[in-house]
Amino acid sequence: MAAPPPPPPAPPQRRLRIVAAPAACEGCAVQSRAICSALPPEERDVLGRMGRTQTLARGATLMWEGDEARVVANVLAGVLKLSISTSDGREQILGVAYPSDFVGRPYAAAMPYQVTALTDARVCVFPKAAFDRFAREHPALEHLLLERTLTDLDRAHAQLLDLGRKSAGERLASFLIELSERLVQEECSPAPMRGKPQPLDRFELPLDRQQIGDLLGLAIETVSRHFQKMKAAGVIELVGRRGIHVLDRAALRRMAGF
Amino acid sequence: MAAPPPPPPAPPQRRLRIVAAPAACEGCAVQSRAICSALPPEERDVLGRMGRTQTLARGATLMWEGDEARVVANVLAGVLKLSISTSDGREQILGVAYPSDFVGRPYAAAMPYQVTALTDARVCVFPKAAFDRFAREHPALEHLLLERTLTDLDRAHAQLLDLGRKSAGERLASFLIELSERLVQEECSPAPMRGKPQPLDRFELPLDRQQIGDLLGLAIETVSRHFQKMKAAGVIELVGRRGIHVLDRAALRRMAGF
DNA sequence: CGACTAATTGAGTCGCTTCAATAAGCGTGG
DNA sequence: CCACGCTTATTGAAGCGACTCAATTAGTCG
Repeated sequence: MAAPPPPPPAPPQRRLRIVAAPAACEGCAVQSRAICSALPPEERDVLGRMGRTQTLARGATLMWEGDEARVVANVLAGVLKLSISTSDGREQILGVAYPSDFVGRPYAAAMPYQVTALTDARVCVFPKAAFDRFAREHPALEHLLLERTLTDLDRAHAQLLDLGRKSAGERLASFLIELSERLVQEECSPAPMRGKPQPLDRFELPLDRQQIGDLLGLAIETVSRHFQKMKAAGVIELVGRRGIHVLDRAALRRMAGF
Repeated sequence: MAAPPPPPPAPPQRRLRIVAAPAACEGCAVQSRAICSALPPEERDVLGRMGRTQTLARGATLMWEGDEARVVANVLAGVLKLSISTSDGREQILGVAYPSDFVGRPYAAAMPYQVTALTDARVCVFPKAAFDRFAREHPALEHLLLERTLTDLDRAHAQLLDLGRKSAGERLASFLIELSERLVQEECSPAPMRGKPQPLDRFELPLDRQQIGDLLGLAIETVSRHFQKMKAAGVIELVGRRGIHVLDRAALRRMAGF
């Protein structure tokens, strides 16, 4: 499906802005949902003192694939993408990180993927060496990290099925369903939601068409064509460039092949 | 790429044979490499007493996708596949497990994937509830489990690039390289190898053509055609149905797009 | 209200799949 | 050891889905 070698221009990544400030955990917007929540307050503050808040402009890269892994981070605000590329520039987006998500690769020397801001973002960055040491000494933290990693693995597995065995239309439907279900938790930030996690019927795509293509292994035109097809079928409505309105969730599910 | 609905016959999985015996860790072929190695001998034996050895005939399924997750296991001998499927029967192989690998999904209620023996195999099975409890109380075990899960995630990410952005020929080349590098460690079982892990130039495929297709998201004919193409190019030699002889590893690497 | 960027739409091509035989492996029993 | 029969792999022909290239249209921001 992918054409062997479409030589790409060097990615025009913007440079990241560092607006560091001593991390204060009190008042942290994600303290109840980030991995830090595994720790008792005093321990959490010890970890917090190791970190610093950093601001990322849209398009800025926080970690580079193949680089020495120097840091790990919690996402405080905004949306980031994790991605890897072939040497000739084809890119695959591995996943998207939202506030309270953890990014980076503990216990490895090199970063296996790149982390880039899709929107302006804020992250809480920890030096990896210190974080690794701290984590090894705090089983509760490692446990939560393990749970998260297992969930990430489950998600990667689901995406493998999408990319390996599903058609473009099915991938797009899966993507919209997954997104609408995940965005709920991110929207009502600190508020513990009452009732079951109701998927959103109206939301904004954190990705543009090209990025959706990079996530689903499709060309931008294919993404566009299938969006139009869904719209024509009355399954979704397209609101401007980024807006999605799910009109018929059952049909969307059916299209996703579950 | 995948045709939307090729209705499949019910998978003719053979039933598994249970030849349980009280697990004795002493003499265990994988004790130095399995997750149990994270524990001191006494603790390891406590865990060992929770487990039982089970024999799987080729084709037998140890865990079913969607079923309640009742067990986790260490692979003692043989090769297993992890896979998920769409409701209409298209299958994606997520990965392959060798001796000393851990399979199963700790801390979740349902199995996210299916585990099936590709060859006759032996596994050391633990009741999941007891294993989860034990793991939570043994940080050293959880740490190793975390490291393994992170490695699995790295591998899944690499496969996402393969499926999303690489051509059939590139996927097949990646597959052969990965396999030849991973088999080394499995071959010289308990012996700590001297020197750097030299990839194997001659080896047997643990998968048939169909399974390679299910792993790489390709049709069986495509797998076959590209094998023939590589053979014609003098990059590999095909020895019977399962044998591979890598003649030009550099070329193979080049074909894989790294 | 422009001017730029992102998204859509159209036409044509190509790689992979599908369907259909044919050939090769491999285990079995004579 | 070889012939038989089943399974697995290979090869061929044809079709289709997704890709590429090329305009055109729609959004967004100054």
